[in-house]
Amino acid sequence: MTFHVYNTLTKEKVPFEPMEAGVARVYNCGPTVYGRPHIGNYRSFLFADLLRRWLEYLGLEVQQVMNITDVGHLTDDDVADSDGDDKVEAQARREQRDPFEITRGYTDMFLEDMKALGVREPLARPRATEYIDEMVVMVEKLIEAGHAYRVGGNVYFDVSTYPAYGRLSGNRVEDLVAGSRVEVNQEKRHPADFALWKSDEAHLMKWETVFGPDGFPGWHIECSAMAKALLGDQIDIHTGGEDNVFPHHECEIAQSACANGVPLANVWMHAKFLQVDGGKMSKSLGNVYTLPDVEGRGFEARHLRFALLRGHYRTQINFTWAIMDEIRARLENLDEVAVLLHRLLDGGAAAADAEAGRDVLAKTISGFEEGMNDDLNAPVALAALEGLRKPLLEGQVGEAVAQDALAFYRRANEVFGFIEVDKQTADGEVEALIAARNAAKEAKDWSAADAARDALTAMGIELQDTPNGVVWRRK
RNA sequence: GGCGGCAUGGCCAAGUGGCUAAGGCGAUGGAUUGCAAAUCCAUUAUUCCCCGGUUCGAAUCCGGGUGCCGCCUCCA
Repeated sequence: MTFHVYNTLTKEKVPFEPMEAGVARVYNCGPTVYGRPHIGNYRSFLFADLLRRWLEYLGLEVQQVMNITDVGHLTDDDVADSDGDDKVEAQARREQRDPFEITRGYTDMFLEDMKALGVREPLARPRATEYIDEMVVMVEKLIEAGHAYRVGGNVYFDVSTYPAYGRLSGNRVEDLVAGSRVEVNQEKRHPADFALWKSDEAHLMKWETVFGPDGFPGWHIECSAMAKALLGDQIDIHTGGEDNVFPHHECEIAQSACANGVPLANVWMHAKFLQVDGGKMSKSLGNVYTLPDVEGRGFEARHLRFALLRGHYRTQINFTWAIMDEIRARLENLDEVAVLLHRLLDGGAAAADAEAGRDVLAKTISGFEEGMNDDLNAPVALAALEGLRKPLLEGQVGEAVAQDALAFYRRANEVFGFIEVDKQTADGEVEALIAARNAAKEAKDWSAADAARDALTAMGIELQDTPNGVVWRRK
C-alpha cells in the first residue's frame, strides 16, 4: 500500500505523489506568537512533525517549512482601521512592552517547547516580519493582474476574480455574506473581499512601502509569500489546524493561484482541534494547559507527545489528567518492548530457534506501515507495536529475529519519537542495591530486602523476580 | 441563519457491507511470591447514541431524532 492522505480540498484519500520524485515539499502553518503555546497548539505541530517523519521513513527528502507569524493578525478584518487592534499589539499593550519584544519572547518559548516535545527542526522557520518585501511584491502583482484593488493605503483581494473561492471550506460567497456578523466595510467592493495590505498610522508594527508609510500585511498574504520564497510556486502538502481551513487557507489558495498561475498546494491536510475535559479549552475553565503545566503534574514531555499523537489526527481527541495516567502506563509497555529486546540480545531467554517469531515481526511491521500509510493512522500503527510485547514475554522470539525487531523498533520510533529504545544501563549504586537485596533475601532478612527494594523504587527502578532470577528496568 | 464533523465496553481507541467487533488502560477471580511488583490463566460490548428503512446480511449505507464539537469572527 502506498501512502494515502486525506485531502481537505477534494474530501478524499488520495495516493501521495510528490511532484519531484523523492522530494516532498511541505508547508506548515505555524503559530502566531502572541502568547505561550498550549497543548492544543502542540497537537497540530506534532501532527506536522509526524507527517514529516513518516515521509522520511518512506525515504523521501522532506523540505519542510513552518512559519512563525510575528505580525499580529487583526482581530477583526472588516473594522480594522479604526483601532488597529490585533493579538500581538493587544498583548503588547497588556504587558506594556514593545510588540517585537513580545513576539521574540514567545517565539523562544515556542521553540523550547517544540524541542522538548521532540519536534524535528524544519528546513526553515521563516518569520513573517522578515518577508515583508516578498509580500509587497506579491500584492503588487495581484493588483496588476486585476485580482486586487487599492482603496487609499489599503489593498483588498477581489474574490469575484477567483471563482473557486470557497472550494476548500465548502463555503459559498453568498452564505458568507448572509452569515457575516461583522459590519460591512464600505470600502470593499464585495463583503467577502479580504485584506492584503492595511494602513494605519496608530499601528505599532508597521512598514513603509509603496502603499504608504504606515502599512502592515493582511492575515493571509504572509504564508503565501513565505511558501513561495522558500519552497516555490507549487508545493506538495500544506498543513494547518482545522481552524485554518477558512478563511486562512481559502484565501491563501486564491491569492497564490492568482499571483503564481499554479495551485499553491496539491494536498491540504488539517488536524482537528484538541478538546480538554470534553470541551473546548478555555481560560475561564483554567484548562488551557502548557508543557510546564503537564510537567508540573509529573509527566514528561514525551508523555504529552504520546497523548497528542495517540489518536488519528482528523478525529477529535480529548485531554484529561486521567488519560495522562493511562498514557504513562501504556508508554511503559512500549518502553518495555525495547527493554525485553535488549535483555534477550544480552543472553536473556530467547527461543531455541533463532528464527522463531519471524512471522510475528513481519506482521508487526506490515501492521505498522499499513496503519501509517493509511493517512497516518497512528492508533493502528501503535497497536501493531504493542503486539510485539506479548511474544517477547512468552519467549517466542529467537535471537536473529530479536536483532531485526530491535532495528525495526528503532526505525518505528524515528516516526513516533516518544519511546525509550536505548539500552538501559545500571549504575554502581543500583547494582549494589540489587546485590544487597539478593543477599538479604538469601538470609531471609525481609526488612533489609524490602528496604533495598524501596530504595530502588524511589530511584525509578522496578525489580522483577522471575523464575530465572531478578531483572530490573527503569520506569 | 448558512456550512461541516463526530457518537463503539468503566476509560482511551481501531474497524466504514459479510468469519467469534483490533489493540491498550483499568477492574475482578485464580496461579506465582516471604510480602509485593512483574508475569501467567480466566472473566470483563450477543453488541456499536435512539427510531425507522435498504439488504440474504449493517457498527458500517439511507431517512428522522438526540447529544457533543467545529467553521462562518482571532484561534492549532
